Amino acid sequence: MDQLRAIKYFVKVVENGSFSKAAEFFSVPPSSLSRRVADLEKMLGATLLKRTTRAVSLTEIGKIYYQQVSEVLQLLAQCDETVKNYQARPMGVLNISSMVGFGERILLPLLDEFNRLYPEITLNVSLSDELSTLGRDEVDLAIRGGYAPDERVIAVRLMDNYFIMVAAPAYLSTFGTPVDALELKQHKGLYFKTPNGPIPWICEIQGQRQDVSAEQVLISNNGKWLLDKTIAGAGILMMPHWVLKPYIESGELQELPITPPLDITTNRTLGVFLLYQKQRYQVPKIKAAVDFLVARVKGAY
Amino acid sequence: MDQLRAIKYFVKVVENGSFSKAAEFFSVPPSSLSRRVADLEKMLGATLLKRTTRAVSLTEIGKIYYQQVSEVLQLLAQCDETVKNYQARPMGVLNISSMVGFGERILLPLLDEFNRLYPEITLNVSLSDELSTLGRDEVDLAIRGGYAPDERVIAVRLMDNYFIMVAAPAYLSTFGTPVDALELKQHKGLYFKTPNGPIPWICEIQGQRQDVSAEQVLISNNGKWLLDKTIAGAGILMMPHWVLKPYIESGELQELPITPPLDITTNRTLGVFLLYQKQRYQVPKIKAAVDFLVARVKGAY
DNA sequence: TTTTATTATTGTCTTTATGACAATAATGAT
DNA sequence: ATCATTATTGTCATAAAGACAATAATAAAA
Repeated sequence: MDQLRAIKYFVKVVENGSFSKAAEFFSVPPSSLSRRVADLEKMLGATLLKRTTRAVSLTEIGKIYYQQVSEVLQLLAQCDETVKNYQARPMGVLNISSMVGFGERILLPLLDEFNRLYPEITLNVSLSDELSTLGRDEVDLAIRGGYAPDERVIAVRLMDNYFIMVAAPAYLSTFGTPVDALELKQHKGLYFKTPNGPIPWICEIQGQRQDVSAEQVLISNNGKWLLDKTIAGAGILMMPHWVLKPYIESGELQELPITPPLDITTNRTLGVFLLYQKQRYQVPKIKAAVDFLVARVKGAY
Repeated sequence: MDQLRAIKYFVKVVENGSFSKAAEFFSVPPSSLSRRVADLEKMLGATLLKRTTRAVSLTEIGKIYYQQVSEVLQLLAQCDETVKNYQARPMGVLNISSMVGFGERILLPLLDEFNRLYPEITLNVSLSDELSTLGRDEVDLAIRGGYAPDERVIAVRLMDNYFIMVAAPAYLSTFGTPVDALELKQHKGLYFKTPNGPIPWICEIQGQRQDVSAEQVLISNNGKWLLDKTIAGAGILMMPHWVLKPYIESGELQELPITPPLDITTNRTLGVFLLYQKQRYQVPKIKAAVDFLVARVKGAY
């Protein structure tokens, strides 16, 4: 009996509360997990799980065993990783999670060069704006617009992330160019749908914070679509400067210097951060990727 | 790949310095260990062992991995044992190592009853006079005439172990009955071969320790043979009282009260001890065996 | 220096353990 | 009462491990 495999199955069943869900993780049918866990229970001479066809829960001794072997699995994974990162050569699967906009525009184009430099690293890149933590097994590096302070996580500021407002020349010819913040209310606005909803346009007028958001003509989490519509003259758009910079330089969009400026456009603390676990920096593939991204992105945008 | 099995093979190879010796432990051919360890090295992407056909040694990273996974194996064994001894019912294999004389005459006859009381315990009994420690995986209980003090080991004094001298009536009729210790030198002696060699006959005469050993006509580590020869009149024998008691009661042998008495016969600190690891007493099979042997032996001889 | 005995590895085949698939039984939701 | 989902079990196929023998390397002995 492969006890280690059985224990891994057992632990995953407990964490998911389900043989079926755990089986998905291992890409095997639930019957495989059922059998291996049963083998484990037989070897130990104890019942670890209480099961109906609808629910799985731990027995008293199962709780104890689960806690203990979880620690063993973690320890063993660390042993293996110690050996693996003892290598000089970066190798293996590198899991990167990046917010969508940054991924599409900046990260992915860089990764061709990274692949050439490190052919033995297999890249597994997920683009998502969902808030996630590095604690999950499957993420080695995360790139996010913010982060929760955590002493175990290093947050490297890759670049600034301040916002600016733009509109197409055609739009401005038709509807006029807003200069005063209060004028924005008479205009049309396109809004990016963040995990926290569309960002309202707030500024301080005569000592009072005021919402001067334009009429919401479009809301979407698809940045490219919003951009296309803005270029087509649908309205005013506020987005990070590094997204809009190429279109301003090409003349397709025009930056709007608003007075007084919106709060978010004056917030210079916002940034794009590269997140990874401090203790894993010594892992060759992690170090290679961190050093590469810092060298290519930090200071370049 | 069964990583746990591979790690166990690896650890045992390191501990034995040899694939062949380690293979004996697992009762598989060395090729099995060779393959599994090679699998492990491949999975880790590192060479753990340096091997010639004559010697095996650890690489630098192999030393690190060995130390780490040894701890993992121990932790896992403890996890398993926690579950196993959570049972109310004593079960599983119980390994007992006893000195030969005690085993044959006292222990083995008792174990029939023990088997009836605890049918789910499988007894694995080794009789040996070799000095051994409880640290070895395979010994749960040891019965010895002495022990090295160890805070982790409990030593229960099962009974006294003082020595007496005996001879057959036929021998005494022919050669006379020795009363004075110095007379022993003119007699014939049979000696048990302990791990430290035959025990010399020492006593204190006029303030001086003197060896009054009789002529060595027979030396063996086979107690029964020595007894048979003594009963047949071959000479004088000194052995533990509990060995000789039945023969004295039957009249086949006669106790010899020597003056001054030999040092070893006056040493009342000697005993037969039941040794086990303190923390394992809660394991049901260990507790059942300890309680049983103490109840049956302590005070009965 | 040569020969020998022992040990680790590798080739090849057999056995055992695990997974794959389907059927069954149980159960919580509808 | 019915249905959909999940865990278990029967059965078969596949993969992994061991068994056995041959080979190569090496340290010890002659």
